[in-house]
Amino acid sequence: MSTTRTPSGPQDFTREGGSTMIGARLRRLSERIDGDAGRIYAESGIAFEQRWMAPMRLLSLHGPLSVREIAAALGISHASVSQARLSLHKARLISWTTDPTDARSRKLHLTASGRRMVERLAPIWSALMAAAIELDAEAEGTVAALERLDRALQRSSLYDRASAHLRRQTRA
Amino acid sequence: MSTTRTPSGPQDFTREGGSTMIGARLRRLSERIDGDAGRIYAESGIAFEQRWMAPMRLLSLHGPLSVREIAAALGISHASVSQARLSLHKARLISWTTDPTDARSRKLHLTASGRRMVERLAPIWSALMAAAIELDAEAEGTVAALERLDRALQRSSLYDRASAHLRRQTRA
DNA sequence: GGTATATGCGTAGGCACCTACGCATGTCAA
DNA sequence: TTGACATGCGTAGGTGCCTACGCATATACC
Repeated sequence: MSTTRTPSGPQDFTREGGSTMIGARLRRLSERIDGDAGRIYAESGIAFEQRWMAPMRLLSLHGPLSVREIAAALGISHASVSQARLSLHKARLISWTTDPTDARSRKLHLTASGRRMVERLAPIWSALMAAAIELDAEAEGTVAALERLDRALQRSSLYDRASAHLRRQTRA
Repeated sequence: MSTTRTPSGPQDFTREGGSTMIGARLRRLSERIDGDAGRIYAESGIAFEQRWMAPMRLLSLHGPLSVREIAAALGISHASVSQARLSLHKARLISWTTDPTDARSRKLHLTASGRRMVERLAPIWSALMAAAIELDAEAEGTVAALERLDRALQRSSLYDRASAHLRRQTRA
């Protein structure tokens, strides 16, 4: 490090800045974890996108499911599921049929190849699960902390909170 | 919700899947927080990218700084800083000079317009900071939990942990 | 039956980062 | 001085989501 090193240090600076501090750290940790998982697949010689894991697991346990159902189960937007659907289809891991009760809806299911992939990935997923549990324990409750954050945001979003503070400032 | 609702429920499913469970939640929370912050700027009629906040604050406190120094201070890649630099420049918020002691390096600084923007945004940043602190308290230690996770990952990455579990499986 | 509203989901563009690669410059050792 | 290695950073492509928009279909109500 050069002599022009910031006085507060790299970690200390991310401690400042409010929402950036939380949002940025969340994102960076997420990128790190996604990257690590991706490396496990790559090392095993398997062309696999990390974002495929949750929908594939869900379909193997509970399929067939519609885009909306998958989105709801995973807590993500239907648009994300729709986009993942295309890449999963291209990889021949899923296919779909039109829902006979609703022409707007499609029921996604694993292909035979998709089911084989799920079986092939079972040891890797099991290892990733074990690693995550170990990590959670070592970090003393990451998942619980994220749930508490989630609930706090549901009670009142960062937007609502910041808006309230801004109004208070305006009035002071 | 339709009758084909997954038996384990949306929140329950993200509880499964190991690294996905942590990585995906981190990302989603990060998106939510970034989105909320973006809304505050937009509502104030200010065209501002959330990713500009940290570098601009840093430059206002400690500038001028090189791409590498900013990256180190913020804990992100130089490539990210380099990319943000272009958009910040386009918005006339920063400019740079070549470092006289190292021809490869450029020293970024806020423009006059950038300094005015920092002043203009001070109340918003202050509100976002207050909101984040409130959120952290209400969620009972988000930042502390993220730090513990960060340290746990530094001790041993998810990749290393999962690899070890895979080797254990292979031997069992 | 007709109209207004709700719902499912595809598509486009965007976000804030990442890694990989490569060029230019700086440093160090022989 | 020269060659090997390190460092700064630009560029490209990619990640896994997001929101906005819009079309088609379903539902509710009069």
